[in-house]
Amino acid sequence: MPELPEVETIVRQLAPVLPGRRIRSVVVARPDLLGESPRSFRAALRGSTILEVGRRAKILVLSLSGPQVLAVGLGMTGRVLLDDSDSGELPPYRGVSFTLEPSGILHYADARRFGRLRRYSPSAWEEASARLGPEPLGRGLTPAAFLERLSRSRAPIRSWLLDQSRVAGVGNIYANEALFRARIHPAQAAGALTASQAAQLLASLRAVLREAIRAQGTTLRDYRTARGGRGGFSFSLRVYGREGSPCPACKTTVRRIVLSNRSAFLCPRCQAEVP
DNA sequence: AGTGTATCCTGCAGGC
DNA sequence: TGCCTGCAGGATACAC
Repeated sequence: MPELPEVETIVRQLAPVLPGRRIRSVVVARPDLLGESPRSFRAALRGSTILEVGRRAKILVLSLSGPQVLAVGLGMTGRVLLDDSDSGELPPYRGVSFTLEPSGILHYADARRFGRLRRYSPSAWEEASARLGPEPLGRGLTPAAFLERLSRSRAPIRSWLLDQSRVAGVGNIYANEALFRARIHPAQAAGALTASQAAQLLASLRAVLREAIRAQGTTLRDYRTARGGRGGFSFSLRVYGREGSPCPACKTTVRRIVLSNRSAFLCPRCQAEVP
């Protein structure tokens, strides 16, 4: 999906322009995107004002008057698109649209419809958010705290990174890219990482996430920014999706393996497996 | 605790 | 060209 950098890009585009706007009407074209009936969804959101646009993990968080919270998880193919000129043009696979006052239409579109738009009370959202792990770019996640979390698990490190309750916002692209940069094999047990490997992994993870945010995310096929643009980080991927290509560091052929039923990409030379 | 499998969906690339 | 299979940025539930 849209992982942390992709959602962060959307938030940075919307946060300067949405607060203060009011939701005049809501169209639900795809009810299965909601966690409730379209009727109650519309009734609860109509007339409310957007106070703040933020992000938690891979989730776009709209704080609304009421107060209530609208949490948008984009699944694999979700798009959040702002039609700021009121063209009225509908994006492909439009699922839900919010007509705003004084202007603008905010669309949620999703080809595969794995995404969800969920409403929460502020306290219920706090509880849901508390079930997620720390933000990888947050100050609270020190190398020591990261190592401590890792030490409690015997899962392969790539699976560990994808578990949102361990560290929040990392998906398959950036998990693989961070492991390559840190020269750690994806199947290595999380709890077996040395302190130095853990520190290296955290630094690599932060670097790759920051670089991807700077590039406005990674567009492989579906991801778009809130203004319909593509993310440029696809050109900077070193191993993800590059099976059969030479490793950018040593020219060894990049390999694809399957871990927990999902692809992992690695350079077998740079990321030597530890038994 | 962790894995494999299935599920929710659609689109697309590649093989034949 | 057309059909079929496998695969895809995610999350969750289940059995083992």
